[in-house]
Amino acid sequence: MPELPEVETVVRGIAPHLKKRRITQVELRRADLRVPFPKGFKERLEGAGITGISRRAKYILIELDTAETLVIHLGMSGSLMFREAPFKKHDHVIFTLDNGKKLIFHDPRRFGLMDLVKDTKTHKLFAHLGVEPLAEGFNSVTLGASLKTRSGPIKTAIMDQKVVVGVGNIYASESLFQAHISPLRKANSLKKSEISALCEGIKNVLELAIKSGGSSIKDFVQSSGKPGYFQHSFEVYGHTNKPCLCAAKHGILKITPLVKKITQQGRATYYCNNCQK
DNA sequence: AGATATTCCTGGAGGC
DNA sequence: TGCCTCCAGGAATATC
Repeated sequence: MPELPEVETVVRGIAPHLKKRRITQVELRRADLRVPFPKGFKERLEGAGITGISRRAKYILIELDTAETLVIHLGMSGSLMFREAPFKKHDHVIFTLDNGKKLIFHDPRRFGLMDLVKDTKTHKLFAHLGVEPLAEGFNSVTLGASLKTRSGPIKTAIMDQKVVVGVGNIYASESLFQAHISPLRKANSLKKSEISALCEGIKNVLELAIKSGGSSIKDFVQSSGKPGYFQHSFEVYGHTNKPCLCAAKHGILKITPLVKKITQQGRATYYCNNCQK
């Protein structure tokens, strides 16, 4: 479910409520998510003080005073919310804080995961991750270098967390639309100017989405329980067979360009073959 | 090595 | 109403 803007929205939503609190109780309502919980998960967390909350790629990082970091990935359908009992179906983990508040991890599809790690730089989940798209290190030079060796489609490349983190299926289509680049282009065929445009497209789309509290298609909710509203700003995602925005920009055309839906790597891609080349 | 297909899981939507 | 198939914000793994 959540891509970078949604995870960032969750982090911003829960951070003020977690800051300087202590975890007093952890209830695991099943033995695993996508993977088993690490050994001693509950015991290692209970009593730990929270010293920081941040995000790396699509992972939520909760730093503890035990020299460990609680890592949470929301997968496709995960959410974190402060709620009270009664618990619902798919409420898999309940963290109780020293002020009595309960942070509930809810994840119907169970593609999420949790781990406790000593060093998030070298840990297996993080070692291969590429650059953060909203950090200094992401620019047309670094993106160009990663794309140089890739002959697969550009859409697949920007969704690869080794190239740039946080861009998922929605924002890949939206960024390419912004940059006027076809998702079918071979990644290593992009010109310098196109790589720059793609960089800007990715940054703009992600930043705007964060400002909107993320996108809610099916079940994404912020930690407040409210949906995000960036889905109303989608320009191609989900717009199958609707007129592309370029129709208006370029005046009356003989044939109105329509947004196409295709499949790449088993995932839906939306684009306009009139304005994306 | 790099590209592509498959897999994990549940629920909602749409077809018949 | 019910049953069936397909599809969904991710990403590791297997296969070519």
